Amino acid sequence: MARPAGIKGEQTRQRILASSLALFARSGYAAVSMREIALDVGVGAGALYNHFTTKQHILMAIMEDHMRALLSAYYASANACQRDAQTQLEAFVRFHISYHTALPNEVFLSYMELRALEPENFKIIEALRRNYETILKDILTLGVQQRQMACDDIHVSAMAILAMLTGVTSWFRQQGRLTRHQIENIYVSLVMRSVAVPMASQNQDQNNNQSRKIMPIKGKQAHV
Amino acid sequence: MARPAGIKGEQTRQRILASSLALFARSGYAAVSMREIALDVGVGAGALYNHFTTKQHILMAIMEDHMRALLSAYYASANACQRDAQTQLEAFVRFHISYHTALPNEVFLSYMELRALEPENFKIIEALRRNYETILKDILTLGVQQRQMACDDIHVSAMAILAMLTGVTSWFRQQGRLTRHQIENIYVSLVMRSVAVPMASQNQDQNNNQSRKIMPIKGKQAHV
Amino acid sequence: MARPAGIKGEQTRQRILASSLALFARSGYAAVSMREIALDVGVGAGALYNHFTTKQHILMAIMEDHMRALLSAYYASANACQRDAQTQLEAFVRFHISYHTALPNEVFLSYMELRALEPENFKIIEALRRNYETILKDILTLGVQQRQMACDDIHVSAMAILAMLTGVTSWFRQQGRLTRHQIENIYVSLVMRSVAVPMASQNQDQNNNQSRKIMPIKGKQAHV
Amino acid sequence: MARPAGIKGEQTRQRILASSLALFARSGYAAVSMREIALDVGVGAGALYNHFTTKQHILMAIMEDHMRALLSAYYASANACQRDAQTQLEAFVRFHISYHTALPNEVFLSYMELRALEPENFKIIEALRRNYETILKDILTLGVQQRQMACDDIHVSAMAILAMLTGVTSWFRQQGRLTRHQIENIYVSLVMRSVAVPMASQNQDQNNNQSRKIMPIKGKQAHV
DNA sequence: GATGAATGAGTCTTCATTCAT
DNA sequence: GATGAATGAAGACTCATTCAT
Repeated sequence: MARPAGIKGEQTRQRILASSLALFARSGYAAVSMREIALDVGVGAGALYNHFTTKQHILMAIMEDHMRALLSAYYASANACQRDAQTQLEAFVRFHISYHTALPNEVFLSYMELRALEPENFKIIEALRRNYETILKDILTLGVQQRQMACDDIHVSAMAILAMLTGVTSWFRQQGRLTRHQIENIYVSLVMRSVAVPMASQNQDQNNNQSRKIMPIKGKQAHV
Repeated sequence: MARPAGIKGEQTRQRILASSLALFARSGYAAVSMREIALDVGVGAGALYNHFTTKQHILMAIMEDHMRALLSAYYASANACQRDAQTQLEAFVRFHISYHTALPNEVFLSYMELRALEPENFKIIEALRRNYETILKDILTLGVQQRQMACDDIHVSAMAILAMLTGVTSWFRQQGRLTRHQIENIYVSLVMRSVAVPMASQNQDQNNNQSRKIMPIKGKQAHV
Repeated sequence: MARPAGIKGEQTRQRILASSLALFARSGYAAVSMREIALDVGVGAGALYNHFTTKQHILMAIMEDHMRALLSAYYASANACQRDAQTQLEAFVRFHISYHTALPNEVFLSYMELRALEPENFKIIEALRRNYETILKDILTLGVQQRQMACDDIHVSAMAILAMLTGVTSWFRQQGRLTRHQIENIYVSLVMRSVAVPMASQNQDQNNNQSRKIMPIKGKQAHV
Repeated sequence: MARPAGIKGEQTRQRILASSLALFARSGYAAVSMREIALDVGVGAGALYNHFTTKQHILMAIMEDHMRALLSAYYASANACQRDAQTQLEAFVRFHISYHTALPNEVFLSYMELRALEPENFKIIEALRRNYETILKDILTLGVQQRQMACDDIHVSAMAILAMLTGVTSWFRQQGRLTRHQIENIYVSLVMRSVAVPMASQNQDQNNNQSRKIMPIKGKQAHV
């Protein structure tokens, strides 16, 4: 009678988050009712308010958890501490694809329902999102400095690459034709080439190891 | 005798579509009420039903109009009848960016609110969407046949490129730092490189004019 | 160009009445919309208001027309001028059944939608209805005076008989098992017997032909 | 510990049924709004939906409850186990009048709003209604077998008698000129006579074929 | 911590009716 | 006499949220 106080509550809280995530991702925040969530959790509608003060609060919890987890995961990944810009970029692409295909609902929601956030909450999530974008921008900046990459516009390129990478979640299916790893390779290839230094400018000093990793094609990544 | 019967009706219909588009794009289909639309149009809520039988019907009209207009516009563009795959691809990128930045709301809505469509309507829009995707896939396929492009997986590449290109609408602002033309150039560069044939395989038969145009390589990225 | 003014209008008016009658009878006054009526008539909704100022007005027109026609038809029927109460009653039964099965919608509506009438209109229709009920009451009164009928309570008996007779419209179908004439016969029989003079009280002055006809049951009417 | 959970809910449910019954009976199902019901119950309109999923559902609950209660009450009444057809018929008439004048709203509603039932619900109520009609038909059939009654057509007679009996609710008022018991007597008399065996044919026996089947009265059906 | 009944504003949609054309 | 677009109130029903139990 005494013990598991708080335990059950936490479990319910997690179930609410899980159900809400799935429902919000499927139908959109505005189109999901508290009753639907409660039904999915297997609880009365009123019970939700023991754990979240507001529907908005549920959304915010999901998004903030996701963004913080994403950043933590990136920094936790060994990849993050590479020196070389190309290595970093490949690692970033692999990390992004892998993380996003593993948690497609969280990702989708965090892109789609920004507009459903109240201004205050929006600011918070936006800041976290910018932190993540900055990671890529920094890689590109470094790559350009290192003359490993060519980039017409760091910001635009970063946005374009992120859109491309994130887009994978909109069609990726766990049981699809391609494995997650194959997809990673394809995207690595697409991205690396998209910021590749045109031949002329890299001629001597780039025929080395990494290039073999990322390049699906031949050995001579002249185009990288 | 010259009675404007039907004129006023058509005007209202167009105003409903315009208001709905803006509101749906800003807040999402589910979050916009018929009253809001009516208010924006400057009409009583009931009057909407003289022109559309259903809220869903408004959404469908917007999406279908957009998809059909998009396809028509592409086929109408001189670009569509190019022979050369690289020329076609560049034309496609420019067309896509230009069209999508010109009509960001339509584009955004047609991506975002697919889930708000009733199954029957979803099928129709999906079919139109696939038509458009096929255009790009055909270009890539041709490019690979012509040995002008390298593509690990046509489908994935097409989806990735489209996601990248369409993503532009999520941050592009008319009055932003870059002109639409500059952005086009950046994306052309990103896309062309992302499917570029690695050096070795093109060195003999591809060192000609076009390659210089499309290829980011060398120093002559005039178009970038 | 000049002539048929008023002709077309009258036709439309009649079509409105006919459609309304059918729809009101099927679904009830409150459940039928002006648009439904207009659709059935084949006219825009607004056009109805050229002929009737109000939905209520349509209902009233139908009911009043019906009640007046009913009374006219009864008085016009030769039957109404019989002297003999039994003959009159039989005639009344036949008239009622025949008229009511011929116009089931009018009858049904005039019973069912009394409550839909605004007070003023209700009074008018009620008065007409009472006129009709009075016909039957007068016959029963005469029959009792003439010692051809036995009636515990004229009013109650009249209401009971009318309910019975009118009830036929609720199940009668033109193509049913029984012809209208057969049904008339059955009801004549039921009604005549229901007000028949019990044997004992008529044996002196009533032992004539008719009495035998109407008399049901011996002396065992303890319960009567 | 003795927590009255569910008590309040059940009370509200009953109040909704009672209010709806009164309002539907007075104005008709289609003419009564959920708001009116809620107002009468003394509750917000939304609260109705905690107890009934639909307006139709309220109507159905009233009707089904009524029909089942009617059947139960009949079978529960001692009258139902009489052997003698005449006794049964009298008992049936008294039961019907008594039950129907006691619950005029339920009865009225169950007759009037059949058309407001959705097809599925209609079937259910119709079946229950037929059960009840069958009771009377069985009595008449037995009466004819026992040569206590004469009936031209069992079905038509049963419908006619039920219409007559039920009609009482349309004019009966608790405080009227006649007591319920007096009315019962009048109707018993009317009904018993309406199916009485004609005198002549019952002392000797019916000396011709048709007369037994269809023709009530002797040979002299001049009036038939 | 959970329930279930309640609220009051809000949902999409339909209503009877009006009126310029 | 008819149309079709409009109105404003009302329709059934759902919403996020509250609170006594």
